[in-house]
Amino acid sequence: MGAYHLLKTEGKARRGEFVTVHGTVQTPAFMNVGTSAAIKGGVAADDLKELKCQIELSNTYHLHVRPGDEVVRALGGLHRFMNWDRPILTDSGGFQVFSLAALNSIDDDGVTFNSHIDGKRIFMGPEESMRIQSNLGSTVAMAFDQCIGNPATRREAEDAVRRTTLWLGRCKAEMARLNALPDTVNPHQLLFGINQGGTFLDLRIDHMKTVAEMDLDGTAIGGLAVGESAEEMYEVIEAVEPFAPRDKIRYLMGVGTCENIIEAVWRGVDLFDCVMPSRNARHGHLVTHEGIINLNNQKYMLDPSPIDPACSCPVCRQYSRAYIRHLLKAKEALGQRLAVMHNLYFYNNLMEDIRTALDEGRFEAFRAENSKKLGTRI
RNA sequence: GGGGGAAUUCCCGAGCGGCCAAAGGGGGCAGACUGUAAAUCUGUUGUCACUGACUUCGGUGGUCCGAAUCCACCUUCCCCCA
Repeated sequence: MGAYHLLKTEGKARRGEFVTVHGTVQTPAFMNVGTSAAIKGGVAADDLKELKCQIELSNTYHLHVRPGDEVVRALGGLHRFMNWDRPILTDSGGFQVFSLAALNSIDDDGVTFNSHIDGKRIFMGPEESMRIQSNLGSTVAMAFDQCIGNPATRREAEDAVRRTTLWLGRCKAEMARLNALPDTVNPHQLLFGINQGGTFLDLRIDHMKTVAEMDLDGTAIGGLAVGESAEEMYEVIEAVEPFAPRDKIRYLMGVGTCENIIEAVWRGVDLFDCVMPSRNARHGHLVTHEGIINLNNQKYMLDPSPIDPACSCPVCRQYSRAYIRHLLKAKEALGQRLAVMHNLYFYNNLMEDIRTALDEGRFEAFRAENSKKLGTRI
C-alpha cells in the first residue's frame, strides 16, 4: 500500500496524491524535518497539525545512536513514540555518509562511523539501515545510499553510483524480508530508491534508469544542494526527470529554498524536505511573501507588525516582529519555537498554494510571480 | 584612627617601560546555513582624510628618547586591624 495517483499536470509539474497506511499526502508536499523524532526549536507533533504539516521526516542514524531503534520499537514504533499518526519518512543514514565524512570509513559492505555523540564505532550497511528503519516503523524507508559532495571527480561519482546501486538491491531484498516478519512494526513499510551521480548528467541518467527498473515505491534524487549552483541542480533534475517512473512519487532530497522548491515542482518533483526553514528560523531568518527577513536586524527592534502581514499562521496572528526578535536575542526557547512554527507553516502553506495553482491550471503564472520574490533577502 | 589593595576601550577582565588601539570572554552590529555533529559558525566592534594619522587605560603633574605600565599628589572603591 503506497500508491501515487497523478491527478493533473501542467507542463512537467504534477499534482497528485500519495496514499499510505498512515494517510494520504497531497502533493507536491514538503516534509517537516524532525531528525531525532522532534522538530528542533520545541515544536511538538500536535503543533505540526496546526502548521499544515502532512508528513514528517526523521533520521535513521540519529535515532539508532540515541535512543536506539530497539528502544523506539519497544515503545511501539516512531509514530506512537513521538505522537504523530500521519506519514513519516525516515532518511537512511546515507546523508551522514557525506555530512559525517570525517568520522567514517566506507567500503562495499557499508560505512563505519564514529558516533558524533560519544565516538563509539558504529557499522551501518544497507541491511543495518533497513533493520533500523523497520524497527522505527516509518511509513517510508529510504534506501541506504552513498551521497558525495561537490565538487567531486567523475571517478568518485561513478564509484558512489556503483555502490548505491549495489546497496539498493540489498535494501530491497532486506525490506521485503523484514516486512514479511510476523512481529514487524509496520508490515507495509515502503522503500524509495535514490538516484546519485553528482553533476555528471550521463551518470545521473544511467543511474536513474537503473533505479526505475528496481520498481520501488518512490524515486528520490539525492546528492544535490551540496555545493553546486542552483542552475546545475535544475539541469540534473531536467536530465533525470524523463526517466523517473511517471506513476511513482518523486522526491528531491534536502531541497530547499522556496525558490528551489517552486523551480523543482516546475521540473516534475513531488516531494521535498529541508532543514532550512527550521534551522534558519532558529537563526532568525524568516520567510515572508515579500522575501526573507533577518529578525536579528536592529531595524525590527520597534516593529510591531507580524513576521509576515500576509501570513495567517498562529504566530503571525498573535506576535510581533519586535517581540520575537527580543526572544531570539534573549535566547528564550519561545523565540525559536515561534520562529520555527512560522517558517514551517509558510513552507506547508506554500505547498498548498502550489497545489491550488496546479488544480486551477495557473502554476506557470504562480511560478513567475513568486519564485524569485520568495528567494530575495529584504 | 592604622595597614594593605584596586581603578583599562559598552561590560567583565589580561597587560605592568617600546612588538599596545591594548589578549580573552560577554554584549552589540552584520553575514552564513539546502536528505540537521548547527540554540552553530564567520566577520566586525575608539575616531578619521583608514598599508597612515589622531585621541584613549580614574584625575592632575612629573621621570624618560618613549608611559596603560615608573614617581608624587588628588578622587573613588574594596579588604584587614582597632
